[in-house]
Amino acid sequence: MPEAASPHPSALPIGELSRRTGVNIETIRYYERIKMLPVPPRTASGRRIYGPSETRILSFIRRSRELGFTLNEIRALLALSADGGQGACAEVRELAAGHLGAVRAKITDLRAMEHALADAVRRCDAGEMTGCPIIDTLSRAAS
Amino acid sequence: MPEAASPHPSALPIGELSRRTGVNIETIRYYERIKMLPVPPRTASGRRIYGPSETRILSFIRRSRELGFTLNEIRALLALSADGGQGACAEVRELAAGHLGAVRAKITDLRAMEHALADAVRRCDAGEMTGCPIIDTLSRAAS
DNA sequence: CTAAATTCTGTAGTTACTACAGGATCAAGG
DNA sequence: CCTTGATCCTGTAGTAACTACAGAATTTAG
Repeated sequence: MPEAASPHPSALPIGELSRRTGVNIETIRYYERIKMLPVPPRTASGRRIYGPSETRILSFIRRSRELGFTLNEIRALLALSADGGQGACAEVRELAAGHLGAVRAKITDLRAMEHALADAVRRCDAGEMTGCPIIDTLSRAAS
Repeated sequence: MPEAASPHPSALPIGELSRRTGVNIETIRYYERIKMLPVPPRTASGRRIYGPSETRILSFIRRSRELGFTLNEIRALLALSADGGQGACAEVRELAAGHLGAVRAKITDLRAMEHALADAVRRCDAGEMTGCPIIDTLSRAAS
């Protein structure tokens, strides 16, 4: 017998996990430090070994971050998904619905910004040369 | 003659400036530290005294922040508005137009988030009880 | 066997603030 | 004149969510 095959079929080093999930290596270690990820086993030399479960959790975190959840919200979502009980789904729904509201509010804000900016640029293009119209816009008191 | 009137008609202490501009006192001092605001004169006892010019600059900063400009972008805008030359307005226009593009991109992103979240919540309400549909959505790979 | 790639730990930087702690000073009332 | 409460001062440290090293060890490929 030459050497033992890898002890687990789908054991990944941190670089592979990073490639598969699209999460930066430093970020993975950071997530471990702040307990977003479980502490993984290590090789004899101290390197982290990940399995499919970590891949799933990390993908979940990434997707949730893309949808704008904070790490704390994701922590709550993870706890709920681990729980899996009857009430969990309803609670998850509440978190998601609340977040949806926040997203919609942000879109409204950004649209107001969009209009103010577009307006300023338009006035600039129209050649209103009493000073700079954009500077003037920005100098006015807030909404 | 009793006492001299205030040396300048519109000299404000930091608290007044904060009230008028809606910018938090600690933030004003922070802006001074990072050179977003000029170093103001002080009273004999060391308190900052502000005039109308600082009020204008600070309002400008606040409004610009509300429109989503970063402090570095605002620094550029301030330099341009101080310059005031012919080319300045065109440069300001470029900054604003670029920022407008970024805002529009962000709105597009958020709308995608909105749809994904609304969809997840809707599926949850529809009672698709193969696990939690929201958790499932979040577990899927990113767009 | 060597050189390149990967991983490790630990620390510090980023952005834009906010939150103290521990003093000093100011304005008003008694 | 003295006290009380409001305001102000400096300086440091914390927040969110990462990113970017430095310097060492280990693994893998040729």
